[in-house]
Amino acid sequence: MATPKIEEFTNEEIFLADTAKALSHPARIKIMKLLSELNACVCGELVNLLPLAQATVSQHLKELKRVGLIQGDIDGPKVCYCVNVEMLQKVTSDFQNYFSKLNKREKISCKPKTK
Amino acid sequence: MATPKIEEFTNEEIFLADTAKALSHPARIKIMKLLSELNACVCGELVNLLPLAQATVSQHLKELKRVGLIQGDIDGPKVCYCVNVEMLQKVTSDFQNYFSKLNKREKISCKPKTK
DNA sequence: TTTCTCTATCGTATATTTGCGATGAACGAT
DNA sequence: ATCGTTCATCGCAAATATACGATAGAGAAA
Repeated sequence: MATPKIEEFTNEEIFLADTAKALSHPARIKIMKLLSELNACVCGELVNLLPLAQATVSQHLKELKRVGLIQGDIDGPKVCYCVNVEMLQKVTSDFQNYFSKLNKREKISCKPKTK
Repeated sequence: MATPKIEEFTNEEIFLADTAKALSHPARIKIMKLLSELNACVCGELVNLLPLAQATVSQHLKELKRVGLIQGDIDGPKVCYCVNVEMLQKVTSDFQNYFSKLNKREKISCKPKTK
């Protein structure tokens, strides 16, 4: 089974994991960066800026759209993609919160013989 | 091919994507949280705290260890896991930096007819 | 209408991920 | 030396992810 038993995890855990999954490929990390720098970008332009075929880029865009990090707006025959500001802010603050909690406790470390 | 053409991406993009991949499962999100809260944790205890079999938990721990987010130290027959503070701090600041750059530009949004 | 461009989706191939039972290795205890 | 505990790894099955060529559909342009 590749299906995780998500029913045992909290919504927050699932949300963070799902968002991390959307960012778990260099192409998608780069797409977010490009869309931010260019403010918005037509799909075909992204294809030129990435070492991937058009069909593959389209799939990566779909994954980012799935979690709401970007949105695509039809502009004639083209599609103009841009960052979804609200979602990006939510993701930013949720991860900031997650990491800051993780960073709180660690003072004592394990014993030295690392496996 | 499931192999991304990573040779075309920067080391930073690959690092962020790889770290996100390590956090792209609710169990691993939760393991980080548990290790932080408990300061350290024997593997068997994590198995009790997660809805997964021992073999599966061990695999998730391996993935987190792969990217250096945790370390496991042998304690007799048991293994004590804990957060790798240095790596966690690096990851935290790298993601903070990434997100803050993404948040800079978005003022103008796309046209309204979302696809 | 016909043609061209642009992009999403389909179909396919391959690789990876997820999960778990079973096994083995390491260690402490008896 | 033997047994029990703990955990990593193996082996397998099923689901996902990645990549791309081919195709379809929507619109612009002729």
